[in-house]
Amino acid sequence: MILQRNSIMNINPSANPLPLPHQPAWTTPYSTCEGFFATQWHDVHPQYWTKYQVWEWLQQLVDTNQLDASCIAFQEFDITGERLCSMTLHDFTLAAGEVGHILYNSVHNLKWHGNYGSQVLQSLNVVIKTEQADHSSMVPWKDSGYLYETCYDDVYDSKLYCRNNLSMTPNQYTTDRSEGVFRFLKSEAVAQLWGKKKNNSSMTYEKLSRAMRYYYKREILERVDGRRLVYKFGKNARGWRENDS
DNA sequence: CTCAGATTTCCTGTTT
DNA sequence: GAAACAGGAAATCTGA
Repeated sequence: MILQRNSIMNINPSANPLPLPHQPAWTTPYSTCEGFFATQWHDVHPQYWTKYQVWEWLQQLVDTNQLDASCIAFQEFDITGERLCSMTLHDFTLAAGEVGHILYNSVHNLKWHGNYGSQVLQSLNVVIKTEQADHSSMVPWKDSGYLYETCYDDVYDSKLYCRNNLSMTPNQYTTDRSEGVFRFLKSEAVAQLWGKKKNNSSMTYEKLSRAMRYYYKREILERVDGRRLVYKFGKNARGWRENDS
């Protein structure tokens, strides 16, 4: 298993394939002009969120509330904030099952009671804990990550494969992500994607994780102790940084 | 074909 | 108890 790029995976069967090979390594599917680097979702009224900011919001909501990601149809949230704000409780329930009301309430609170930039956790319906109230003590993997449903294409870039099926850390984008920390949200789904790439339908997360553990010795990955499904690229990993060519 | 390295498979035991 | 983690051992794959 070598983490490298050369091909592409379409993360959403209903969407256009991601625009590689013109896209630089590990870039967001949404350009900076859409606000990815300029502003974070909690600084903007949800009506004006980009698709990426919708994802950021969803990721953090899942993490902070420890929602069951497996019941959320993430492709249903490949939408802008305008569309998100127009969704009814019924829409959310269809898209996210029993956690739909949590998503709905979050959007509702942000729409009507949002105090962008300061009251984020309250608007997320978070049960406030010391760790969450104190951003300075937030551990990197805790915040959020990219959340996608499993979907396939014939070929895919393993860098994008990782990016789109692992969790990176948008809220601390410039620190943790730049350090190569990532987390699996759906371990078995990632394993199935890996098996798909290797034409091995019997791949499991147990096997995938064994291969990944061999990477520790080669320093392609570094251990991240005490954090389940969290990995970090090591000094011998190539091609995962934004500015890698 | 051979070989070495990478990956997969299976396993036991431990940790969360 | 389930899921994840750790790592040994052997089998299998792959490319030079």
